[in-house]
Amino acid sequence: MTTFGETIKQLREEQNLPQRKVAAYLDIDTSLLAKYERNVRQPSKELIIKIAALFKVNSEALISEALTDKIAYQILEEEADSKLLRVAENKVEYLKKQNNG
Amino acid sequence: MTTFGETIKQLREEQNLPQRKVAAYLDIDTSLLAKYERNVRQPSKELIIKIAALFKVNSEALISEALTDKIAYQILEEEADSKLLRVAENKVEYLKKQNNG
DNA sequence: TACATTTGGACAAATATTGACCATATCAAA
DNA sequence: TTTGATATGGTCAATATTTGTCCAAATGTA
Repeated sequence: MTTFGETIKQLREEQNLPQRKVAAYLDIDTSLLAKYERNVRQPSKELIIKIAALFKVNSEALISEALTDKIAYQILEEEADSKLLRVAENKVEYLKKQNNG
Repeated sequence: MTTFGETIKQLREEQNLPQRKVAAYLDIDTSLLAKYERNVRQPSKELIIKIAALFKVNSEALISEALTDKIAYQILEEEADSKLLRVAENKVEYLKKQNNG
């Protein structure tokens, strides 16, 4: 299990690149990249796609990882029970049906 | 399975109260209450507690229902697979351990 | 030490969300 | 069908949240 930040940090280190280089490629400040790597900030979908392209990984997977991060942090923030996510899963299906039928 | 909005609407109708009365008690506009009932707006935690008190239901349960709603809508919004919520659940536990250990 | 890399904090800018207001729609009884 | 009450919808300013920049401080490394 890894977070979005850990993932992109790992990808960067596999290539032996400093934040400076990756940040330059992405056209952002190094301190911002550092924040992404520690999940202090969440990059836009567009930037995630750029990151995926840079490291040649599947962009959808990276987007999903960012989304699961975001939701996990919400649960932590609210100090809620993670089992609520099972309720949420059922609710998604319920709402889908409601929208269609 | 019910959404937060459906729940509070149901509670209101069980008491045969018009939105006008409930909104007055909560000190909000009726159109705002109508939006809560259709999940067009999300009430603050403070207001949820007021609502729980009014209908004499457990406020934590109502807060949880609002949270699962919010997450479910996020998944729908992103057109993501609801199974991602299982990943998120694991991630919560992972992050908890990371914060402690 | 000197230099590169990474992190932290404060704050303005950009985004997103909410609530108020008012018009319109729906409904029920007379 | 009119009347009056109830509920919904749309717009927009106010509020709240999130982001990105800037710069300082810390960490690492030769």
